[in-house]
Amino acid sequence: MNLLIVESPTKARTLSRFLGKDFDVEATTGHIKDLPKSKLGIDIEHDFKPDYVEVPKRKETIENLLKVAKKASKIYLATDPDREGEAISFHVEGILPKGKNSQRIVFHEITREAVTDAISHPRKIDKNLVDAQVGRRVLDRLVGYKLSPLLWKKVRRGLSAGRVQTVAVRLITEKEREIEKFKAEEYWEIYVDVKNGGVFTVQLTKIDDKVAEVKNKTRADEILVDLKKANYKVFDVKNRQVVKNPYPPFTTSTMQQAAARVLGWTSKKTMSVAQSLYEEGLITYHRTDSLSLALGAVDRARKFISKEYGEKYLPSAARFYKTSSKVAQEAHEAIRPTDVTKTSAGTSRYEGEGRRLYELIWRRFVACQMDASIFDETVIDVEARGSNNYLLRASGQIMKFDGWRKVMPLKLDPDGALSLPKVEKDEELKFVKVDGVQKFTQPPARFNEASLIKTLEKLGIGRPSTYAPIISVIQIRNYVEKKEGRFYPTPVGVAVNDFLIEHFPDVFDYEFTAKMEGELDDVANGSLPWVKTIKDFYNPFEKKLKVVEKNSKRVKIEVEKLGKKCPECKIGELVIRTGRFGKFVSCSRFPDCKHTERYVEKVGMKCPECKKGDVIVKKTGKGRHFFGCSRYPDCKWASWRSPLTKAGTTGKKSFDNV
DNA sequence: CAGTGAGCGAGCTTCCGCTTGACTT
Repeated sequence: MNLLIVESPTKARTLSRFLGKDFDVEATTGHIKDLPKSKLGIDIEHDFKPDYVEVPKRKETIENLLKVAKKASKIYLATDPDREGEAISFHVEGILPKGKNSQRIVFHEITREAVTDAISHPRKIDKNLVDAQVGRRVLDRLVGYKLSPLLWKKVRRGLSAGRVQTVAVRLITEKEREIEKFKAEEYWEIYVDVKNGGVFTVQLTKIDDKVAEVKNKTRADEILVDLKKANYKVFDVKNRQVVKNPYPPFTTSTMQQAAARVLGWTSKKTMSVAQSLYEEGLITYHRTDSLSLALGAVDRARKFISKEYGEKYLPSAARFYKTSSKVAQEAHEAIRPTDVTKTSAGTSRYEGEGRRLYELIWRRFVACQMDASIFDETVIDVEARGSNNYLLRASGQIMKFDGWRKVMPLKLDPDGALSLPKVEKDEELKFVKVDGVQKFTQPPARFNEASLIKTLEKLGIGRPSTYAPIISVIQIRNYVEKKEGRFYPTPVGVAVNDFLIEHFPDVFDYEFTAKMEGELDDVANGSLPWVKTIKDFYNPFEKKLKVVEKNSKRVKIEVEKLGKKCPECKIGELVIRTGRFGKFVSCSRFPDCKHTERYVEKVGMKCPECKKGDVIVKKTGKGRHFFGCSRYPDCKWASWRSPLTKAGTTGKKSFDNV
């Protein structure tokens, strides 16, 4: 009997169908060894020797692996073909009985050909790649387990800092500062309706060959008066064809962004539904940064497109996509349906929701192998001669061939505002009317889950398997809160951020992870020992740590004043503070006055049980939202789901679990 | 899930990345 070991149990099941009776396929379900949770687990004095121990939760998995390994004649370590996967194989090798030989194999797609080819090309474990994982792991542990206790001492117990989470909070905090600093500026847009046969609208772009800047009403009025009596003619007409290629297939990050935009889902929700689609064999693996596609899948997609939509929707050659990300590990394929002919599918756990996500994935994949859509673009420049010489412009696009838009339809303006009448150069135009529209420059938008993930990915920070957990942890720590889908930093978040950025600017620099990855690449190709990368980082870091520990004062967390006197001491003022369990109200004179009140966020309806109290939003110690009655403990009604939504639906008012 | 902040100082909190937990009320 041959034994083949992978990471994912679902993958194990699929492979065991390919490989037949001679193969026993087992899964590690992720890492089986890691640093211990309750202590640092790094011997700093002795070249940072890490203490990798068996993961307590994987005790049964490890016992099972050992059991089947004893019976196996050949053992193939087939964990994912990346840094973490290499480490997992190394750890499996480490638990095998002495004298048991094993071989490392890798494949990037779950097809029979890829796997059988891999089996015929085994190799040894790549110790350099394992070392790169060790370097990554040790660095993250040092940053996290050295700085978090510093925060407990200097800010508050239970807080945390990390290479990834702290940067996420930093992004949100700095965005808020940009918004605070932002001053809206007035400007005016000026539109003229002109007529040849049909009426169309042109917008003022230039005045006497300079970009038109209209900053206030006085200036706008001057121009309006002048434009009313000006003479209009067509200055130039440009027609060109615009070819729009489809989007690449989904990765974890782009799938989460699309599901947020189109379905309004959180990353966590998307991943949960994707997991069930994956487990039921409907899609390929859902934690990936790769854009590559199995050749067979592309072939089947091309056949499907040609049969279903016709030859003219099929490009002459298959489309292949390459990731632009330098940190991508490309251990898997892009996310795609496993069977392109299945145009819709739900799962037993997520019937409707599974269907919606599946269709999103299906469309994106089919579109990515279809022909470009083609637009006729028209740009009309109109000249107006008054006291000054004005240039005005209209541009429009008309879809000539839908191409991949066949499966991802473009929602046009309902009145078809994109189309323009036919005009010719030098043709005179009649003035119809002129309008000035007052506008103000807009502050930058706060991050939502999608834009935060997109930004982190661009910076190379975090991995497909961690995007959703990052979003969770910064909320559980009460560093940020989400209101109407947008992230706001809390006073605790701001305090922690400013403290860390002041004292450890280099660790939380946006470039830090990119630099780390560069060095880990050198470790992986054998040109740099991992211990050196850690030493170079740790020596100055430790010095700074000691200085800050000794010299810096405890950080004060801003409070929000409610403008009411404390009912107990009648001297202090009520303020909102953020504690371990979220917001609460207390007296500004704490610890002299210990008065506290609950911070109440009303949903806007009465308690369904006692009908007297209000339904309020509450938070568990682990950051999960739930709904309860304001009369607690007199009324013990509580629910995970908002009573505003009907049973069995997930309405907007119901919180997706953080 | 019914708490929170400071300090007293018992014991404890914490990282990132890989993978599914299980009834979720």
